[in-house]
Amino acid sequence: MNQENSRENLKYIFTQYLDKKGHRKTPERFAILDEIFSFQGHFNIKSLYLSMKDKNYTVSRATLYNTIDLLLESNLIIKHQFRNNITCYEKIFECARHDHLICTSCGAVIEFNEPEIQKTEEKIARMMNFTMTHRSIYFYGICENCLISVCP
Amino acid sequence: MNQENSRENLKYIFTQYLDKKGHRKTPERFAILDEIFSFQGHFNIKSLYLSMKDKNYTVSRATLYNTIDLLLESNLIIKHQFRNNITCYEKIFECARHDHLICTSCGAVIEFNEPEIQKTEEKIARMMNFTMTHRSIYFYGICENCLISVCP
DNA sequence: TTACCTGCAAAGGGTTTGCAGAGTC
DNA sequence: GACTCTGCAAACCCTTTGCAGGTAA
Repeated sequence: MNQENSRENLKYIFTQYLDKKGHRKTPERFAILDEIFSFQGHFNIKSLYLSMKDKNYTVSRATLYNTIDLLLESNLIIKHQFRNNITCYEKIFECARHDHLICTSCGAVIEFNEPEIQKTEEKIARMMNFTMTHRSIYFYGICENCLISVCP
Repeated sequence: MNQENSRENLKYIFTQYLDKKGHRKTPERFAILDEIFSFQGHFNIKSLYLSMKDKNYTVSRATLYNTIDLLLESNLIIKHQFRNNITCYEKIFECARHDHLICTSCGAVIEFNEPEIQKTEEKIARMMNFTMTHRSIYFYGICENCLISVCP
C-alpha cells in the first residue's frame, strides 16, 4: 500500500470509529490524525502542539488531549510512560509489533521485535486467567554506543 | 532470616551505601526506610507521607523525594509508572522477581512470576548488544473477577 | 436548531526548587 | 564549626476543567 492510500485508509478507519461512537468529524480531529501519522517515532502533546503550530495549524491543548483520547480508543495510537512523568504516544496502525530498550546513559529509545514475547504473553494469560489487551515492556540498561564510549 | 534480622540487614545495606556516597545518616532517612519496608505492595509519595504522619512521624515531601532517590540508587526499591502519571514505588530487596498484570476494568495490580521472561531478556540483550540493568513489564487486560462479573 | 466541539484561561495535582534553620560529622 | 539535610512554601509543568462562542449534523 502506498503512502497516499495508507492515509486514506487511516481516515476511513477513524471516520468509521467516530460514526460508530456518534462523535463529530471535525477538521481539527483529521488534522491531528494527519500530523501524527506524518512523523516517525514517539511524540508527546507538547511536540505535537509545536509541530502543528509550526505549520500554522494551531489547535488548543484541550483539543489535542481530546483527540488523543479518541485515537487511543480507536487503537490507532498507544500511550507510553517512559518513567519521567511525561506521557508519550506512538502510532501503532500498520506498524510491526515491537517493544523498547531504553538506554539510561544516553536516553536512546531502541525498538526491537521478539516473537517469543508474544508466546510468553499467551502462556501467562492462560496461567493467570487474564485476558490481555495490550502490553508495555521496557528494558533499561546501557546501549552499544554508550558501552563503547566508556573507558575500560 | 527473621524479620528483625532482615531489618537490621536493610539498615546495614543502606548505611553502607550512604557511607560510600558520603551522604549523611539522618534519622529521617532511616525512618523512611523502615516505613517502606513495613508495608506490603506498592506505594507512592502521598501514601508514604500519610502513613508516616499517621504514626506521628511527619517528614516533609522534599525529604521523602530526596530519600526515595537514595533508595532507588541503592537498589532497595524500584519505580513504577502505571499509566496514570502517579509514580509508584515498590521495595525489591529480598523479594522474588516478578512482573505485573493490570486490570483496566477494576484497576487491580496482580503480580506474577514467569522465569521464561528472564531467558527472553537475556536473548534480547545478546541480540541487541544491550546491557540490561532492569526491566519494566506490564500486561494490561481484564482480570478473572471482572470477566466473571460481565454479563454474557 | 441543537448538541457537541473548540479555544482560552484558570484550576488541579504531583514534583521540584530556594532558602533559612537544624543537625550530622 | 562547616556543610549537608530538613521543612516549608512557592514555583513548575503537564493535564484537566469550566465556560462562552462556534460549528457539524
